[in-house]
Amino acid sequence: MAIFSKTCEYAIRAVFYIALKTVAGGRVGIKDIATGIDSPELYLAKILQDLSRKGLISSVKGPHGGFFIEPPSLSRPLSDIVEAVDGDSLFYGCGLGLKQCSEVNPCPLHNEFKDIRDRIHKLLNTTTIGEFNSELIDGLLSLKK
Amino acid sequence: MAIFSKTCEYAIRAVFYIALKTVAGGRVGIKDIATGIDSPELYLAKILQDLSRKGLISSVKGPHGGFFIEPPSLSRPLSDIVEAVDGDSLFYGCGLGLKQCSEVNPCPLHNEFKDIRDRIHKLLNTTTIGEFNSELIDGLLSLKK
DNA sequence: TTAATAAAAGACAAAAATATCTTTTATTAA
DNA sequence: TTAATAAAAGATATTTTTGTCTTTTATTAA
Ligand code: FES
Ligand code: FES
Repeated sequence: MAIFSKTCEYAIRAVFYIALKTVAGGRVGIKDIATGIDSPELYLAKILQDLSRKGLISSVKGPHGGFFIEPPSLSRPLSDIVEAVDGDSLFYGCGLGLKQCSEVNPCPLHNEFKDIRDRIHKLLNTTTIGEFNSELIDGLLSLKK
Repeated sequence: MAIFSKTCEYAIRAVFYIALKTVAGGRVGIKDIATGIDSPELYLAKILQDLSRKGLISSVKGPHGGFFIEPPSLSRPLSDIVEAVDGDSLFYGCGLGLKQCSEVNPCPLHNEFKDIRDRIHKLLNTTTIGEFNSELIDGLLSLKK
């Protein structure tokens, strides 16, 4: 098991890719994105439709259409994507699956797990969609399998 | 998405429960365990069969039979359970799902994620199956939903 | 206005995870 | 040795996740 669902992994990588192409000027088609992040095109299309409905990314149909990200969204945190796709159990849920994480009725891992969970939350809260654009352009970071 | 699969959550809670009952003296039946950790009995049976085959827990059939844990296994780390059930991608895999986590071709989250991942690994490596027995007996910790 | 383009939407399919049911095997106690 | 007990094993079912295919809608350029 990975930390994120496959859907969420695709979503994050795709949003990074769209951000990159947006600042490089212009819109980017689903085929281009799917190739750029090594994901199944039609599945990714569904994911992006969802993110689009939720306002995280934007799109226009027709010739020269495609996906892009509004400038303000470039500074939204990754946690917005994760929450939209995987929900918030990673941020607030009990590591051992108890109905709810609680200080008064904690599971054995509660104290240690809480710290780790908060750390994950903090990482995703303080990392923005647009912040890796230059490293991605320079090829210092990868979005491909 | 939670950190562990449901199967793994059940597995960990069940192993804690069996450890508890083992030190309290004796074997514990699947019905008792399922009730004790709030899990579907027959599904849990499958999980425990697997853990038993892998040597993490033991069992005997027949009257007064049930599950128990060999004393040496009480000091095995939780990571053994997690690895047996969910594999090791949580410990070594790329957070964004790249084929493999790499220093030379890292994903955008690599540096931060690596630390978190190592922290999870360390927690599970240094936490043993038997170490919560007294708190569980005292009711300070919970295994029930 | 028409043809081409590209995303949206809806239906469907395959695979994996989760859960249940039934039969078999091992063990114990009477 | 027999009957009762309890886990193991095997088969099946359900749900969720992941993935694909087809049709529709919006947009643009000619
Ligand atoms: S109760 Fe399990 S993490 Fe808080
Ligand atoms: S490359 Fe993604 S976590 Fe290391």
